[in-house]
Amino acid sequence: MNLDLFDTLEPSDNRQQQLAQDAFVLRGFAIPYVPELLPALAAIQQAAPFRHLVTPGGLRMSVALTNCGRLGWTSDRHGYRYTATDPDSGRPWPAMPAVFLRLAQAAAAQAGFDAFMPDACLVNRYEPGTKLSLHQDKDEQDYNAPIVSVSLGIPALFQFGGHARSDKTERVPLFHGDVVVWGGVDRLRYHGVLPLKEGQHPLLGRQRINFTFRKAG
DNA sequence: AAGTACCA
DNA sequence: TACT
Repeated sequence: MNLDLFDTLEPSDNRQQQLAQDAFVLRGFAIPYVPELLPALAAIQQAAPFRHLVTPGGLRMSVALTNCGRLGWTSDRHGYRYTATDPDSGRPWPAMPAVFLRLAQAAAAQAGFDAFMPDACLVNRYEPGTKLSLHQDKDEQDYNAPIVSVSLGIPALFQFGGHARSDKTERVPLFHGDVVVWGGVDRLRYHGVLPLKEGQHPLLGRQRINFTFRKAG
């Protein structure tokens, strides 16, 4: 018997879970959108393929990413920033599909953030073994808008920490269709994703796809 | 430093 | 904690 946290957890019937004052997990919230999300994702990655970026420290990120929307998050040796064009192609990032915007706005409203107007959607692709170290989202122009994070595919353990990197983190399992929304007093909390466990998802195979919606500009 | 190595 |  070798039961870890995942083995003991199922996609929850609790539709909404409060993580902190202004942070919520909306269980299965994205499920009704999935039939439209996946074809839209296929078009995005055709126009702007997933790629591995390098951090300002010069190290390769294990997670592969692309973007849609007016602005896209990128990183290189010189730092993190949002750009209007894909550095790999020189073309604008693919437009944000209407279904992406609808989902992001509905999730934000459900968590109490009205009139969310994201102009950036970072698309992260996790394969088993990949991770995203604890970090803050602080490359955006204003911190009033929340962050909306959509999970698809195989499950992950999300870490939600405090305002200092060394603060204790809460581990939250995220399953296909779950949406996490944080803003307000929790907007700058550290967060990350632990190394992905092996898995297979009926629609997405051996990967987890995450959409992170932000107001960057 | 959105990353890793190393230590206690 | 240190650090390219």
